[in-house]
Amino acid sequence: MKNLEVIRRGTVEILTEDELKKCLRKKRPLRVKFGADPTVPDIHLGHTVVLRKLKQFQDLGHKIIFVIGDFTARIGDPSGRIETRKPLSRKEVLKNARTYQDQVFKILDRKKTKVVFNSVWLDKLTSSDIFNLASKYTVARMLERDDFSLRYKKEHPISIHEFLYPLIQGYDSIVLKADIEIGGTDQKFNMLVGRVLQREYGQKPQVVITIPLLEGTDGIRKMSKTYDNYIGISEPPKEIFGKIMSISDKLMLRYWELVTNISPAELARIKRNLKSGRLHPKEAKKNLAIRIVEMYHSRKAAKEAAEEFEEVFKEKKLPHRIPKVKVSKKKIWVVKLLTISKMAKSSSEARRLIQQGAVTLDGERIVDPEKELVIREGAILKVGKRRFARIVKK
RNA sequence: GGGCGGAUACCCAAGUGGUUAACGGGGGCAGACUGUAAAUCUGCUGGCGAUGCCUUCGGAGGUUCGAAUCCUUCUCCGCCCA
Repeated sequence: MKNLEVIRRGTVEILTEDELKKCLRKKRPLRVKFGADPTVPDIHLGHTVVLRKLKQFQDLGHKIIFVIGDFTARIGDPSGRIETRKPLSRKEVLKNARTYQDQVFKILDRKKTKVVFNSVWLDKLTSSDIFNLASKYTVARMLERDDFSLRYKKEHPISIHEFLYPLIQGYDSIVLKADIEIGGTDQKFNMLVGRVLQREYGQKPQVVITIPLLEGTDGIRKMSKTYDNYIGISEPPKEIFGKIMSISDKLMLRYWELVTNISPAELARIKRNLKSGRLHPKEAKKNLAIRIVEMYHSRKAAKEAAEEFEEVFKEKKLPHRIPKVKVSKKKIWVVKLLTISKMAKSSSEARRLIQQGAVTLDGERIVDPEKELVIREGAILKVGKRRFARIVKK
């Protein structure tokens, strides 16, 4: 079955594949559930892995139910975390939810997506509903979840409400009568709880599909805003391009596989060429960066970003746009200049940067932290490899 | 309700009266080397127009010439027994 092949590609697990096959035989569009807690406002490349899988389902004629976990975000999902997550206010959640939707439809087909907020039904649950739901699962089974057992063993706190989270997520599946639920591997446990609960409530259990988690730019931890290792799809082309170029060669292949839509054959070709030396890793990475910028901006933007990158880092030219710093006096103390231009957080940091040889003015290295600079209109201040400022007289 | 243990910088973690702005590791930043890759090496990683001063080891008080370290008290957290 060809559809099955498409679905299987890039997934980690399908539970169970037999059930999926049966589902696909049905003569109706399947209800594919995906839930996201709007805890951060930006969608990054990590999110796109699963979103692109959802898009494939849409292309096959199925219906995506995009659950915005406005209720659950207020509880705080503990998945994959070592600590309790702090709950968000209603206002924050709604704001995030809005920007979320704008970005999600850069990938998903709006017409084939149903967006729902889980507070609609969860706010209506009564205490007895919740007790009833809680009675369907046991503590021992809850503790099977890796992060819970880990925290338990390490004598770290686990709040009771955190146990409720998987149940609530499962309840969403019941309300939505999900045929399939897709999520990252970190969601496996929660999605499986959904199966158990659906069965308890007399429904056919959803098929669970897990998608690999994309590593962040550090190549180690999963991409996440909290680790500051993410590449947001709404970031400027230049930023996306630069961040892609800074990832490791090993990680690059992972990105090729998970965030672009190249075929397995093409991927194999890239790997082959890299191995034989026919393709320089830097070139491959540049192609990757171009491709990704194209996806979320435009071909033109991608081309420009690539050109600028070459100019700045290879030919040591200046970036096209440089933030300006206004200076009113004729002379200014270097440390002061660094702090007012926000290139250093404090004057102590500014001094450190100067002493480390990170600061240049018009290409001339400044090593004396006491130096008084004579200001020239349009002079270029550079800190480190990539921070620039143009000095302008007031 | 009873018992035990704990709170140190971004994170982990040492330090139990005085070379302590506080060992070490992670992370981060900078420099060298490069392909803004990896690996490696080096330095830095509280603030202040600074060879000095100010603030910091959960909060508040106290003892002392001197406290992250001792005492009192408060707050918070974990585990065990019931």
